[in-house]
Amino acid sequence: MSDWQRTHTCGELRESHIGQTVTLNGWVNTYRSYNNQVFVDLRDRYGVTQVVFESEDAELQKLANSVGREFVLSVTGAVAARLKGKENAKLATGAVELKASAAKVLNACPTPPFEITEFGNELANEDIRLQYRYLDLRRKTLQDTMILRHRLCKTIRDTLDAQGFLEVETPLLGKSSPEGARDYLVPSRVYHGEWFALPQSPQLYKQLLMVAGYDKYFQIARCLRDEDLRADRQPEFTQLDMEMSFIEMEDIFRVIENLSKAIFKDCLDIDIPTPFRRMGYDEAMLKYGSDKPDLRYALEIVDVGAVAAKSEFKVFKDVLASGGVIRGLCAKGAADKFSNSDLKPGGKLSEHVGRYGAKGLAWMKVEGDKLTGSIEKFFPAAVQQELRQVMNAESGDVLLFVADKESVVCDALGALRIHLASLLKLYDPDAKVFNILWVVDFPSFMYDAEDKRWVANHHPFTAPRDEDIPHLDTDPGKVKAKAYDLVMNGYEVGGGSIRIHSPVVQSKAFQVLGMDEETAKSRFGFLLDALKFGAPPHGGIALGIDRWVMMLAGTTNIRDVIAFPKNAKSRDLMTGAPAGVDNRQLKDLGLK
RNA sequence: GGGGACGUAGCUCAAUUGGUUAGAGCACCGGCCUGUCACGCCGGAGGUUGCGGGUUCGACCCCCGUCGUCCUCGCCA
Repeated sequence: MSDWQRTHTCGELRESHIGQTVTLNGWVNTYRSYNNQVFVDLRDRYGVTQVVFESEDAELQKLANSVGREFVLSVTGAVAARLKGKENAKLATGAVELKASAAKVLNACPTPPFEITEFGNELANEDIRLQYRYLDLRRKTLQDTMILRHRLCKTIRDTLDAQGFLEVETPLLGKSSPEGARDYLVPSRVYHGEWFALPQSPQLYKQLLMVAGYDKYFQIARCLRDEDLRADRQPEFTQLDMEMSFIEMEDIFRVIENLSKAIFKDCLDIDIPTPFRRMGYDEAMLKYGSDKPDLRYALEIVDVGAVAAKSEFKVFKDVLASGGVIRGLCAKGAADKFSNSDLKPGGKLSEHVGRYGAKGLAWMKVEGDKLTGSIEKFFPAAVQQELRQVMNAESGDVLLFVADKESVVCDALGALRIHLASLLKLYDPDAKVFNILWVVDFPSFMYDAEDKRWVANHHPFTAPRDEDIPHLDTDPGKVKAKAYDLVMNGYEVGGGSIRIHSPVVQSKAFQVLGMDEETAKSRFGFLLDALKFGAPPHGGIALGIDRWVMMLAGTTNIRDVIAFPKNAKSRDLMTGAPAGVDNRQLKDLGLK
């Protein structure tokens, strides 16, 4: 061992080490200097230890005075108890300090472009932190998140291994399929004009593994989708991809609930209750305007169509006459929180619903036993009474309504519900509260009015509920799928389905989607062939690892849980990718 | 592709709403300090106000364009 190499980490020393001579390696976290006395807080990923330079050795003191923040040091010395009353309770190592007797600058560091400490939560702008990601990753919060992510993946591997699951890798270079998200494409050098596609998920491969008899499969797999980003979406992200044979939905639920229990226990030492609540898609859309409802707070949407029909309000009556719906939210005690100008057209609440295609936000306030507001006059007293009753409204509440076609009402009120919950502080975003549920009974197909065709809601291999199979021929809109989403605090953190393993049902599904035999064959021929060769009943699920870490770490930014993320415009600000390439490379690929 | 917010010192933010020398905290540099720990005190340096144009006697501020960052709608089977 070289004389500068560490014997302990910076998070390790305790009173039991007092008297030992040790060597620490680490970065200068902070630095406090006097004439002949220098305190350095030395940091590594295990913690921080205070080093004291107060030696008779002039060379050593000179070295100590010459270092700056983020210098990399090796320090050797005796572990000593701190002076009485000078212990630092904020440090795990705070009972002791290292009295330096020798030190070596392993590397110097220029003044960093931003401060790496987190005091006051005054972080530098994200773009500069992404540009110097390796510096930002030195922050304790990010290091803790990466450790959490590691723990999550380890728990997954251990738990699934113990249950007999096999981790199998599937190709990154595959075939493009026109369904779903936009593919990232990779040109073939050998076959000019032909392209690989990077996987949006290992979906097809995992089904092939079932055909091959690997009846309990999982993979922590990178997935790539060339779509626009969001705070919780990256072009490359990680899924726990799973598939099982000879199972039904209940088996998937049980495996995932037990896995979730293990994850919360190992990562946060929290016992979460199982089984998870289940909610039908229809109920989720009706009450929460979303297929991923945040149930940390109630604030349910109420359908008031029957009451509104008794009013004289032309806007409402017209919407009902044209087959639309009228639904509303009752914002408890919000009357004095929203001024009339907040509520009027162009105000901050109505603007919020406008984004989702709602033409307006109708409102009334409850004052004592009366309703007030510009549309109050269209509601006879008895109807007002009824409205208050169905919306469970009391004095001081604000009633908010959107009238439109159902999809617009769901989107608008679903978004307004989330917005109100945040404004009215209906939940504590920082509390370690986890509301988890299964959303089930998704429609198999959604009608695309523009293209005048049915499209698969999940994917074309999702099995219909057994009792709905007859509807495939007659009324595809009625068919519910054996599909399920796992929802946590309003985020979709998983989703999957039981797959079709019957060629007859599969070809009916393709028929509904308007895909003829030939098209289906050219797109998924290898899978359809495989399914013929003795495919077992099978199904699976994928959990969004990044979003799980977000939830566990308490962040809403996916970039906080990925070591080297892209920015919101899909650029890597550190490497500069994507970037141009040499003409030579293009020539090899037949692109020039 | 659309909408919104933002862009001022290395970093985080001010600048009395168009007024003359653009400030503060942190960081940095120098000095003082023998128990600090987000050390403290004194001093210093640091600016083409993202970039380009326009309006004006005068622009960080208003207008147009452009670039960048974040959020969002579309998109994400």
